[in-house]
Amino acid sequence: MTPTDPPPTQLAQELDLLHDRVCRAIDDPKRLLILYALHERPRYVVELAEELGFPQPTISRHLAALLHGGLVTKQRQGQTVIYSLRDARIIGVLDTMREMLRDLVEETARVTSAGAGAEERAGPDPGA
Amino acid sequence: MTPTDPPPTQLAQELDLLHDRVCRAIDDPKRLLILYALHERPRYVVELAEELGFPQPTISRHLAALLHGGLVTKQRQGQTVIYSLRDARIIGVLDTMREMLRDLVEETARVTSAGAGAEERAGPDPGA
DNA sequence: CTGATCTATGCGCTTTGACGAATACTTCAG
DNA sequence: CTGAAGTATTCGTCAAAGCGCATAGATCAG
Repeated sequence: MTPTDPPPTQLAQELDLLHDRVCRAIDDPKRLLILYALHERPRYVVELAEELGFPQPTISRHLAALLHGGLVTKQRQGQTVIYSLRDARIIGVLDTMREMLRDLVEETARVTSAGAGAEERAGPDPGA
Repeated sequence: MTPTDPPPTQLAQELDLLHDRVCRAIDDPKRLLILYALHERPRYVVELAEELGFPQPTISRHLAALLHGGLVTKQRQGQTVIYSLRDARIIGVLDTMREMLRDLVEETARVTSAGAGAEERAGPDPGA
């Protein structure tokens, strides 16, 4: 049944943790938006809610998720709570992903317009 | 960049797409494992299923998700289908995240052991 | 203390996504 | 054609996650 070896590798465990913290944290468009907003400058909850156009409870919950992932930092200041980007590397990560996506769409377009053949490389619907 | 304005921004749209493709693709521990396996060398479905210890349909489904995200490539070879990492940058991205997580845990440990004070910076349960 | 402001949380609802099991599809050998 | 090996997909089920709404909690002015 298990010719090689079962998953409970050390890598598997680390990736489990990575998923639970970081991957889940960035798996939401609104949270990505929040991260980029905080990259400009720290903000408090209502500020984010107004600028992004989402209700305050929604923002609070998303911030909680980002906090859980260690991507942002809290800091009370009077009645407001200032959230800041904790580790700017996450922006670099996201920017790299955006580049990858950009390149992917480019190449897909190239292949698509050329001899329309097999679609072995995913299909970015030009929809949105 | 557009510091402050309603959501339907161009950035928001791009992040929507980024989320739908890449973020979702990496939002699963098994898929992370698959990506690292494919980083070693291309493999076919059953190979991955046996090495990782998951049923073949599960692997196929996850591969479909990765394909949708443009992270892997398909290539039929007889009756088998070889999957390869399409863009190695994703590994760099994941490794960066792992580093961030490592640093986070470190600092958290430092702060925790020191004067146990506020917990504004997420809480990596040392559990696992 | 009281009210105002800002933030977090509880609840019910709905959607999404992963899984196991079974099965259809594809390709090739004979 | 027939069977076998490899892969993809369908179906039903279940748990997780986001949202709106209302509300509880925290903080400060007066």
